[in-house]
Amino acid sequence: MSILLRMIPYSLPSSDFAQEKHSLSSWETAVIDLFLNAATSVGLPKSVGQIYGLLFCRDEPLAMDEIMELLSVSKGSASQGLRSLRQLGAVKSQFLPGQRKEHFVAEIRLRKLVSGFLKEQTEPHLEKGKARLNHLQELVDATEDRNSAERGRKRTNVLASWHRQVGKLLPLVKLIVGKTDRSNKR
Amino acid sequence: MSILLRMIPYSLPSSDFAQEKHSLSSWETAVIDLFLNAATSVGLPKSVGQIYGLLFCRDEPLAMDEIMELLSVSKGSASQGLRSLRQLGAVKSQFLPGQRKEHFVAEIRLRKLVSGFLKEQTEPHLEKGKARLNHLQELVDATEDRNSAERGRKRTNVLASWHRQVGKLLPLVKLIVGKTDRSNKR
DNA sequence: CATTTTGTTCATTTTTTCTTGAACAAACAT
DNA sequence: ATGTTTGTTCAAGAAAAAATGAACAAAATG
Repeated sequence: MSILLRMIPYSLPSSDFAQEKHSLSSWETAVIDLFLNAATSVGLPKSVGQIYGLLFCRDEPLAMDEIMELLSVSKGSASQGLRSLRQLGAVKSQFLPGQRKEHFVAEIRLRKLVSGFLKEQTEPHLEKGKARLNHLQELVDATEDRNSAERGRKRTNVLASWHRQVGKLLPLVKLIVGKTDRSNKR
Repeated sequence: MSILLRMIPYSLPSSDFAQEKHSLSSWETAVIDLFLNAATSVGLPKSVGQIYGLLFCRDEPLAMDEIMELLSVSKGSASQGLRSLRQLGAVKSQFLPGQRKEHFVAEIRLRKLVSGFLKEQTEPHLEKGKARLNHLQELVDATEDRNSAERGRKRTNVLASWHRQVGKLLPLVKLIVGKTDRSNKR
């Protein structure tokens, strides 16, 4: 078996000879650009959007060097971008038999994408928010001026209420997107 | 009446003599910093967060020059920041009798803040998304390669489905935040 | 174990975004 | 009208964020 595998050169992939592995079709370019915009609009670097967009277009898993070439991005961007995407749960790496390189595919279930994004990007903020509220409480309790302290108490209460409401909202968002997501069975 | 008003110097406000109009208490600084962080985390400039934070702390409407001084930000930042906040529905200007300058107060109903943010920051993206989907459809229809075209069709469908789902989600978010927002009667 | 392949890290450069302040405009007052 | 107050705009500078690529590490190969 190892002999057999060794006989297949890496540069001549067996079955997908007609596959456009080294160029993007025009609709793919458009999709990549769409994700580029979507990414920056939610505060992610554009390379992250591009990489996801490319993988979203393709059926076959891609290796990092293919991504670099197709998108003309640097090694560093590709590596870091893929790391971010993995953390968000937006790409998975898939092992191809006989291939050394790691290959990547896009997660296309909206529910997974949304919940990954929320978990990575907003839950940490909520956590820090809780800490900040406590700190705030202390500062208010330590204020001399009675009027200011009273005002501070009111505002702290408002913030605490907001915090609770947003905390309740996030699980609901996941739930709702999940409910209507037809593709959430593997 | 004009005589009466002219007799009250601007620099000596009548009732609020003990008010710390020209300095921030420590809890206020903390709140401002909290909003600074919140703002940047949703992609708004930090000055916008600071300005909102300051107004959030105060009961009395503030004029632009007071904001500039308390936060040590430039005229330009103050002006543009207030414009953004107005567009988001996060501050309202309030006219004070006998005062020339425009004064500002913060909107503190979460429902209003969220819906303003969604309307200004995400609805436009959804709109553009619709246009992009149409463009994409054309590109796919124009692709020669049958395999690529077929793949393009599948992906376009996925994107269309996502678009629908997010479209349904946004109104629900507003609704949910509204439902539980105790402060949404004026 | 020397070599090649693959992937990560991080200092530097590039790009993008934000802030500043001076020039301008509009409204008001005298 | 003339000067003053108030607010906006925008070119230039400052700051922040992202991309690059060379140096490094880790793993597999022969």
